[in-house]
Amino acid sequence: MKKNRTSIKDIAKSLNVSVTTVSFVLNGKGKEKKISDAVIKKVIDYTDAINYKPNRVAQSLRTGESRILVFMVEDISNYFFAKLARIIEDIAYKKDYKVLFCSNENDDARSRDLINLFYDRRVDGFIIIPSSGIKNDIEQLMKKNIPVVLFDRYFPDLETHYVTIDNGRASYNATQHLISSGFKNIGFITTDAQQIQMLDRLKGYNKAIESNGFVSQVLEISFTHLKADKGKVPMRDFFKKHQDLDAIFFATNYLTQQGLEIIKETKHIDINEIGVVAFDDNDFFKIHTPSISAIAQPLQEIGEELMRIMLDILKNKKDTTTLEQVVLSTQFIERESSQAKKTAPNGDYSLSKKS
Amino acid sequence: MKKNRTSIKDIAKSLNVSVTTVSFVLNGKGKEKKISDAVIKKVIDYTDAINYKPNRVAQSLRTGESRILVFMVEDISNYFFAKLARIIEDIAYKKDYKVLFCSNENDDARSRDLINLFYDRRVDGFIIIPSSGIKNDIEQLMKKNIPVVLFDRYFPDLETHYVTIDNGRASYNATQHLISSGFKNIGFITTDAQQIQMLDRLKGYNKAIESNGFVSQVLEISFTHLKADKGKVPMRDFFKKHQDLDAIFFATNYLTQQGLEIIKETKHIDINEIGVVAFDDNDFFKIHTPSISAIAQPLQEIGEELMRIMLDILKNKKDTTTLEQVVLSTQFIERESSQAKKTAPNGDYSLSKKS
DNA sequence: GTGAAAGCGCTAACAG
DNA sequence: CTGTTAGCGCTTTCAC
Repeated sequence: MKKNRTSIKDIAKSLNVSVTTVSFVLNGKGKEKKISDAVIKKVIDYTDAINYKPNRVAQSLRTGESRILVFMVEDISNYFFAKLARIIEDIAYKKDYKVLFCSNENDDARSRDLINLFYDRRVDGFIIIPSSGIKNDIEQLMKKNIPVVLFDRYFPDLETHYVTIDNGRASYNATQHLISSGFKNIGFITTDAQQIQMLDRLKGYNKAIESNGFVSQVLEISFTHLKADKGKVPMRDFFKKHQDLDAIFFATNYLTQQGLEIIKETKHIDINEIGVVAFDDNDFFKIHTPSISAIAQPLQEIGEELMRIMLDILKNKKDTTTLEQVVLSTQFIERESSQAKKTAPNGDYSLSKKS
Repeated sequence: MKKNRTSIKDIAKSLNVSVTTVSFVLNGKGKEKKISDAVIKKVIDYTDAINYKPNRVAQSLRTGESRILVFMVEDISNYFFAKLARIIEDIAYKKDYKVLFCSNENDDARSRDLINLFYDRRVDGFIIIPSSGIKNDIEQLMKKNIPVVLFDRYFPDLETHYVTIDNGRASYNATQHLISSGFKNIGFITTDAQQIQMLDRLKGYNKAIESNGFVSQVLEISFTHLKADKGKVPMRDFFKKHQDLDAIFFATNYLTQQGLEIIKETKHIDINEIGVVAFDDNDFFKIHTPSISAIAQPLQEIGEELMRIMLDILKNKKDTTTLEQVVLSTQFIERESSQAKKTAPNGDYSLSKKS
């Protein structure tokens, strides 16, 4: 970029002091270094006047700090991640950190590339939603003493800082809620990703189903399908095969969206008759007809916790900070889609009339 | 960060060559500088073996290039911007550029802060959706010879590169479409922002309304309201005051969302009877009941054009590149909400029965 | 109280 | 063909 921006040397020259003096003053170490008030004032006034800004790149090179954090998610255009990105961005900027967002598409190779790339840039820390195969890379980062906080999921056998939610309980409660609304044949639609958060959600569902003596009906859509935007194919088959389903639980947000699209275009399913619950809330769920019940993650809180932990590690980098593993509670937002329906889907049991 | 990463000097020492040689080879200038194949191979093999990665910060300091671009939008958690961010990210990474995303909240002070901040970091270029009062700052950047491409809106009296869409025509066509579906009392809901894209949309609407001899019914919601999340108040009032409206045209995405929420909760409005058209598409519009007709911006194309122009400027930085001002076409996606309704809202005219 | 100078890791002009 | 060296702009130790 332009060479002609004024440097600390120019300032020193103009002011007839040394660069050291200027540097000390600029870094607020004037008093500490016993620089005279007069000189301090002179420097401050001058730099203010010419609106001098130190070259951050040079600072980074010298100090080894970039004040840049990386926030790596599956897909930044996903509602949930975008909202969270915004929250993290706001907190970071207040603390004079910049945030680089990137999408790993839940792909190991891409995740690895991105991590290396940013490592080369000497970013100060990583907030990562890890794809399943990068445990090793995360471990490497930590060994190199680079702050890492995981989110949404974690590796049970790796000692990392993380923030997550009570997936199992949330899932159990939502299923239980469907059951108490009178639904008996509840399908669970999830992905085949063997990641802790999805497994926990499945467990929660199964627990509720089993403890009520019902039959578990699970569809695991492969990630390969999902990525090729073919997630709808297996879902359509599933709905066709299991016409006796009276409710559906979508395990994550993009599944809900695709599922709702399919339901809308499928003749034998009436969205007003079938029970629906979604993991992850969305602004559009309350506008949907019927409005969609959802498990809402505490976005603000998640963002705050992630940044709190990150800033903490950054501050105490010398000491081994105690491991922070935070599990936050979700909130079930009951809307129309999960309430008891007026007509019994199968006609073979009675329903409490709520809706 | 860690000091113990191997540097180019270490490599030179280990290999008994000079740093220059290593640097040339690493930068692919081996052939050009006539370094022997044997040495080239030796260097490449060694650096591969130890997985050496140059320190990008030092590179930046030296070359004055950061290979970082900034993409500044109103709000990164907004569906439209998030989608676009994703597309730009993908293109940039392929060209070995990183992208910093940030939200300016359509606020001048914040925009200014962000621009300065990134300017200090020597980012290589800016893609900006400008808030209305930062014309000056954009001008400053350009004077400093920093690549800037504007998007979504621009300053008519400032010679900048930009990518935008045919707001006026899109708006005219959508209004015309409502009219040919039999709607006669079409409200237009927009913001009070005096930005070219919003003004053009308003103009398009007015032109269609007037040329059909109808009455223009416009609600301009102040940005102050919108920011305080109070946008719904004036909208509710508007709907109450204008109960004769038979259709509504929302001028931008968050207005649509808020509007749909209000319609859903307002007794005297039946979403199945009123005509609705939205500027900006959303995945949820096709799931909505009724599905919502929308003007879709060509996201992929916009992202590609923005990056094409940016990379172009970056390449030809010495020469004054010719001004690139691209206007892309939108696509009107006709869904249920804008089709003629079975029952005439006012009962005083007949409708063609389409739906 | 202040200044000189080393050096972070890299690039590239210049010298041989 | 390869090596020496001068910076890029900043921080910080050490000396005066």
